[in-house]
Amino acid sequence: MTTTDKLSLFFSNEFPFNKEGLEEFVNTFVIKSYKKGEIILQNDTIENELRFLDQGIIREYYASNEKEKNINFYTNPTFITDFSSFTHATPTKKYQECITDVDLRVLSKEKFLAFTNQYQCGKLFIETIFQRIVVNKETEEFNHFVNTAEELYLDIMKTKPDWLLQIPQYHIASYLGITPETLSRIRKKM
Amino acid sequence: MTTTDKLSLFFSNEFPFNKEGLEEFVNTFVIKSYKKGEIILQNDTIENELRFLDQGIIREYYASNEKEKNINFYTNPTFITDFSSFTHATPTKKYQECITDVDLRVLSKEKFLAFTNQYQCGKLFIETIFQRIVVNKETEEFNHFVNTAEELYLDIMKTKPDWLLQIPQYHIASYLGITPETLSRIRKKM
DNA sequence: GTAACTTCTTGATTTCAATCAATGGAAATT
DNA sequence: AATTTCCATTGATTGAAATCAAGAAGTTAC
Repeated sequence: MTTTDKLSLFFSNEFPFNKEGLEEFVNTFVIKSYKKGEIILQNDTIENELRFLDQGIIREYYASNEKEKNINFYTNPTFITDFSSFTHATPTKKYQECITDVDLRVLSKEKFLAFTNQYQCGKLFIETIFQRIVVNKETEEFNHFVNTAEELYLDIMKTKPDWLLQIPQYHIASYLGITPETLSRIRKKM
Repeated sequence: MTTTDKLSLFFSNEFPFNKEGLEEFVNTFVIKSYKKGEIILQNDTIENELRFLDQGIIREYYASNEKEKNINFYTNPTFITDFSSFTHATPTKKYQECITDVDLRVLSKEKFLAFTNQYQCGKLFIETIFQRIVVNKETEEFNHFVNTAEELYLDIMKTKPDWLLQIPQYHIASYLGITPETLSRIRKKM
């Protein structure tokens, strides 16, 4: 395993900390593989590991008595941890399901805490993550306010075309807050 | 000005840091007063002060071509700063308007940064704030998914009764994502 | 290669909230 | 006190999306 794998690349692109301890950190992650359809995060459980998406597609959703609502899709290498649950040890409200076969790279909370105790950049990572989550959430919230379902779909076509190639339309529809039928009709008149 | 004012109380209740530097910090805030109806935060501007609500009620909302959507109401002493805008110096997407006459206690970013340079708890404050925002946003998001407008209204009655005493119903309706007419009908059949 | 299942599309119908419109009452202004 | 403005309610109508239903096209499994 070299320092050019996706996890290292992610850090050098997204969190260009000084390298102190980083290689050791990255190499402590272990690989977990999942089959299409598997649930990898369950409502009401507590995140006890950092989880990094190495390969595959994941949908993140809320579910409550028969109903579901997709809130995000992960198609690229990134952390998919529920950081609220992870850092506060509170039960998550989300589910995550593999839309394709998936490889994760996983690090136990215990090992992560050992790392943060030793190296400053571990704490900095968590701080930065939370700030980014806030920015993303507010951007999403605002987008859903200004745009209609049709405009949101056009925006996905522009900014996240990979979603449309690999994710079933009924999942996109749920993400947009409409039924598959209305999404089909929106697409028809475009 | 004593250490028992609302801002000090807020910190001792919500952020019980060690007291080092805190009194000096709190006393650096200056009072700003606003009249009912005044806009105190404008879309596309950058937060350059910390703003603490001392007295009065504020509504926070998005606005875009004639349309508005309320996203929160502040009725109690708390920070009303857009912390994303404040810490990243990015333009805010929100508006804030005084629903009543309002007193704020305000600290310039410059002075706040001087404080954080000197005292550890300044940084800790910002970190904690961001984590709390994430928790709140996710809770809100989940609530809006599981509950109907009627259930959300019942929840407001239970958990935020002060809202219903002091905030016009059409503002509550906007917060719930419905029209004043449908809120009126919901209330009728309760 | 056929069967079974999944996903998307299309049409017909229903339903719930928005819109339009009017009224009454409360609050604010003079 | 009278006038005006604002706000909540109620009724009638409209409209957009959900639901219901069926079929086509594509995929997967045997």
